[in-house]
Amino acid sequence: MIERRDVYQAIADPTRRMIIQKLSGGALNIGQIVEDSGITRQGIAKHLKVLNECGMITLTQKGREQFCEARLDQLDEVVDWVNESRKLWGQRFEKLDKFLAETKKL
Amino acid sequence: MIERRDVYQAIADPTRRMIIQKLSGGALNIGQIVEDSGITRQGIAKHLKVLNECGMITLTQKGREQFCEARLDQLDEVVDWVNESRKLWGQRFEKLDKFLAETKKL
DNA sequence: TATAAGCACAACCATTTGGTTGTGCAATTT
DNA sequence: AAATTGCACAACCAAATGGTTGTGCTTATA
Repeated sequence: MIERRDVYQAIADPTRRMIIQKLSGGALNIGQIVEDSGITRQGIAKHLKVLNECGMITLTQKGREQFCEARLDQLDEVVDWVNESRKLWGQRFEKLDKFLAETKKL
Repeated sequence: MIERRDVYQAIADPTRRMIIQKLSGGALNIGQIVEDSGITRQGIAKHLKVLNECGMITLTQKGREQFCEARLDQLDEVVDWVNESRKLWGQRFEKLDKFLAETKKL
């Protein structure tokens, strides 16, 4: 298996999506993210490591606290991919139509 | 580990994204999907099983051939989630601003 | 009727994933 | 100075992932 570290991997896990949403409201330290998450601090820390490796968050040390900030720019890539797929889907009969039109002419 | 079968899981793998894009152009059988994929038929078949379980494709048997069609509607959920995150991100200073305004009044 | 095409099913494999507990260090608070 | 807070690091675990090969069945084609 290959370890993939991209946006798609980042948002594939529901816990990580929860973290991203929490951080979208503003920077938080680990303890604040853990609150009401139902997961241990260490579990959250692992997800933060993944999110960091995926480039979805920025970490800043401040005394003994570590602050996490969301970096949402890469989400554009996902939306672009979705739009591309939908575009192809919308055009999927055009090739056939064109072919049929050409055939009719002959 | 828990087996997750949703859109996010479906699009997390690059091979599955490739399959979705191919199918966005129109229905194909397995052999056509395998072409130039660099993966064995059985490998592709596994991905198709996942995509089917995620509700991202529809399978139709026709003689000895199995046709796969993309079902892109669930991609809306992803875009909605991204937009929600971006919205929160845009509003992230509003709460602070409001608080400061209130404080000033006193 | 042979042969080939298209596919399903099973077994196998190494690696990743998503969690846990346990230990210990550095920075604050009391 | 002592206790607490916040975190990092390591080890462990079962299950999932993403691939492979091998076998055999059914449906077309030559």
